Amino acid sequence: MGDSDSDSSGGAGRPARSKRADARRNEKTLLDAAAAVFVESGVEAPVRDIAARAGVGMGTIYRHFPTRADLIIAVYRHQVEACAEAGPALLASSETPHAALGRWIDLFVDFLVTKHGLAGVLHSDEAGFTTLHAYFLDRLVPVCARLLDAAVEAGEIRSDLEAVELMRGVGNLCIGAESDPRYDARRLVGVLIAGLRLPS
Amino acid sequence: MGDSDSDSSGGAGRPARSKRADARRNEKTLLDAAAAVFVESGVEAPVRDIAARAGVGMGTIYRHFPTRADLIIAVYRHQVEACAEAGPALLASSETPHAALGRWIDLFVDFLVTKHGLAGVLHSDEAGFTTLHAYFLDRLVPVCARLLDAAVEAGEIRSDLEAVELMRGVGNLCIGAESDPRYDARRLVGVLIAGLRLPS
DNA sequence: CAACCATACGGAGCGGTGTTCCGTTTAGCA
DNA sequence: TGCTAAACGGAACACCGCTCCGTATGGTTG
Repeated sequence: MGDSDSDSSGGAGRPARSKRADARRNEKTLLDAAAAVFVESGVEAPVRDIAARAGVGMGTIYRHFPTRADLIIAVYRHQVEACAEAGPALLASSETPHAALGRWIDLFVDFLVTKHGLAGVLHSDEAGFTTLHAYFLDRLVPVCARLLDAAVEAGEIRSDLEAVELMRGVGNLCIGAESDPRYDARRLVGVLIAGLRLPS
Repeated sequence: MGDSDSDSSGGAGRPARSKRADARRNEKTLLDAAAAVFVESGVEAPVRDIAARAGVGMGTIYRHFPTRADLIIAVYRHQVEACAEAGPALLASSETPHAALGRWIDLFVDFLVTKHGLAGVLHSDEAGFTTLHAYFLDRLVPVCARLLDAAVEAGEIRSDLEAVELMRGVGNLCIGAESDPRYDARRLVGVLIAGLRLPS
């Protein structure tokens, strides 16, 4: 399932060269084109547009990325990874676990709301997007869970909420945030996180 | 714009009979068929399915309900109306405004999560759904605003959140709730409402 | 009762999108 | 240089929303 890492190692020998040179070039081209189109027209842009932008045919795009989810994952993998890695760091550097949780969620929200339509597509259970959903969950839920646990142990927040549920809720709150200036997802997420606090 | 009330008056003379008998029959048939299909396949079911279920052609359905939004509104109008009317009643009968707000939101959430995909379509800015969005907002936001104001005046909650924003957030939290048993929208909405409270 | 026509109906057809399939091209190797 | 597996391109198919227009019919009028 999608190991489209660009393997841009400067290191020693190439282990098991599998792809042809033009294929790799096209993959890179497609990634760039997709990123550009996603910014311009959102992640739901027609596949044809991306293919056209990259100057390749339909077949090529589908061979490299069988589903749109694979393409989206490949484009944003770095940022998701960065977000995941920021979790432990925040936990270590913040005053309280709840503060760390808040900051980490802010990071996640910032990522989501700046990707046109990504939040909206995240939950969509259309065939293929399950992969996307699963990737985000696999990568980020454990991080969230650690922050959550820490806050629970510190007695700061209620303990009856799973990380999956929280992540899902935050993701949902971000839907449509970029297309409506009257809706401030960040603030609402803030309210949600505040709602986790135990009455002291 | 869509006065599809069934005018089922038992009263005196018929004021300006406008539609042909078969047209009215079809409208009723379509409403029933749509309701049934919505339950079975969600509100995003293909228009053709609804037409087929009702035993009419595509033209007929589009003449009666120019956009899918009109159809959805017509099907759920009664329930939305009931929800809207429950607002003031709850405010009068509950101990505190915040409690009333919570209960009213619960009503709204119950309505949303039992309609397959309705929440998801509510925010969709595809052409036509603006009407749906507008209807829900027009009808429910004022009710929410009154509850919110009352709670603010009572000093129970923060005052920097608009009713539109809250409604939108709650609606978003309900997206996909019906298709995933691991996600309890009601609980998350509860957390959100709890987050409104001022630290006391 | 018959003729008429505005109203309503039905569904073929158009435009757009996702996805597949296969004939053609080409990179990489001997 | 010649060969073959890998990769490419885009035509073609399936599905969906929506429109348009020829046909059928309810209701009214003479």
